[in-house]
Amino acid sequence: MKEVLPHFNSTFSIDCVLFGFDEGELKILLIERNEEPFKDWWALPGNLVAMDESLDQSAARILHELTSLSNVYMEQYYTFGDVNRHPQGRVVSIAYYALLRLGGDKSPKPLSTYAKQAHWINVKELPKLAFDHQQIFDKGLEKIKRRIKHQPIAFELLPEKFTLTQLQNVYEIILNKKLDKRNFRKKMLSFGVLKDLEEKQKGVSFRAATLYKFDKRRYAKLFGKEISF
Amino acid sequence: MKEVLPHFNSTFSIDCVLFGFDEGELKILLIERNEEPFKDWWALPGNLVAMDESLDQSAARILHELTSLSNVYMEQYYTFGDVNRHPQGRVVSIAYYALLRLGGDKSPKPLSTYAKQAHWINVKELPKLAFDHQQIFDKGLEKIKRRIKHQPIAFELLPEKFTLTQLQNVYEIILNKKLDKRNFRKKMLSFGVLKDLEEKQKGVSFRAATLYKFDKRRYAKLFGKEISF
DNA sequence: TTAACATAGTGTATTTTTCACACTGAAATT
DNA sequence: AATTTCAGTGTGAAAAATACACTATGTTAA
Repeated sequence: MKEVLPHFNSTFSIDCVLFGFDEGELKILLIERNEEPFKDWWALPGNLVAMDESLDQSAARILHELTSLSNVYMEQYYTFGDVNRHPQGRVVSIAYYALLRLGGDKSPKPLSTYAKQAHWINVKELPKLAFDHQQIFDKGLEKIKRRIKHQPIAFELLPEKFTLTQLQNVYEIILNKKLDKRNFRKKMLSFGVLKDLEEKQKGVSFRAATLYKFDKRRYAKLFGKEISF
Repeated sequence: MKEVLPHFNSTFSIDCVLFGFDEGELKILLIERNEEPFKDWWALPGNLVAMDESLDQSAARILHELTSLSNVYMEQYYTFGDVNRHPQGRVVSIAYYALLRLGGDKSPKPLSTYAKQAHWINVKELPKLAFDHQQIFDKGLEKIKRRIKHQPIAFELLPEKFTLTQLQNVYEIILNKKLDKRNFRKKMLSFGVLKDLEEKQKGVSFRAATLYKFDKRRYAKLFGKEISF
């Protein structure tokens, strides 16, 4: 039987794909490992699950350690358990993705021992990843592609106040295709879950667009009805 | 720290919701436990994952031990990891569902030690379940409800040759609503993934219906296009 | 043999949704 | 005042979804 990892009496871990949206780019947070195995490789942030924390708590902790953020939209999406996915033992990893608003100085924390650095990296320019993390990322991206079609998750990537163009941008980048502006607006507004803030964008060097916010109350009242793109 | 279970050096398990369809009813396989904790309770079939098997293999093994079946449609759908979900220690459980064709003598095997008996039970008449198995079942049912709308999984619950009425039945029971016969047939046939076998149902005491089979080749050629109900 | 029964199988009209498509308007910059 | 940049808007055509009820065929039992 294989050697079990030290430190925790536990053989399962969490890996997180932290998605962030900034200036029209979809990025994820990667760390550069400072420990074997895969020392100096880029990897998804992750950690062993402590004995006294639930999976959700563990994922939230990892996110918090890196970004100091709490109350972020996170979702468990798959568990990876191939026998040899970790070279030092049997580690089953439960994958989560998170969606968060970048911009401003949401830079990740300096990391003590287990990573040299952490950076937001455009999903179109990912380096080679440690372990089976490429596979974990792929499945996570696929997941949000499916989910954005039916669930109001795009708003999690935007600031509270956003323009319709920014919203369309999120859809276009995640779905990886151009959408028609008029049709997008018509459909999006028809769901009745956006609140017109009667307020304009600021600091742009052209005509300012109207700001909207996502109205959770109204969304909750839709019940069965589904958003669909 | 809590005591870890004996027998396996592993603290994760698989639980399976085995769905079967028979005579218009959706059923799952439940076992009556023969061991503490929850001795004499009904539970989902499950087991600890061995160190040398992947999660998928483990799920397939559990299914096989109960039904002698292999090559069944199974899918991992969620991992349950609350700290206290198992009274004797920290056990994270990865949930799978399977879809299989009942009818004939697909009765579950006699079980040696860990269960007294196993039965197919209508999902509308479930007893109280051990552990957090009600929650695991609920999420599994929810999952196939979503999935049947876009993926060709209904066929997994039917014999190879089936009538359109039987197929409609599967949809109605899983989606839990009546569908219009003419619209259902029109739409289903329009996907072009059913092969008319030019053959009639046998042994019925009324006009026999045409038999169809699901044509995987044609489905594969649809690529992006999605089935949608 | 025929009447009763049970389910198979079929078409159309209406409404709703999707899709394709291009210009004018407002604000800022030079 | 001219230029630039993006905001914002409507219509017609095609496709898809929905609502709806009768005839056809085979079996069974009188």
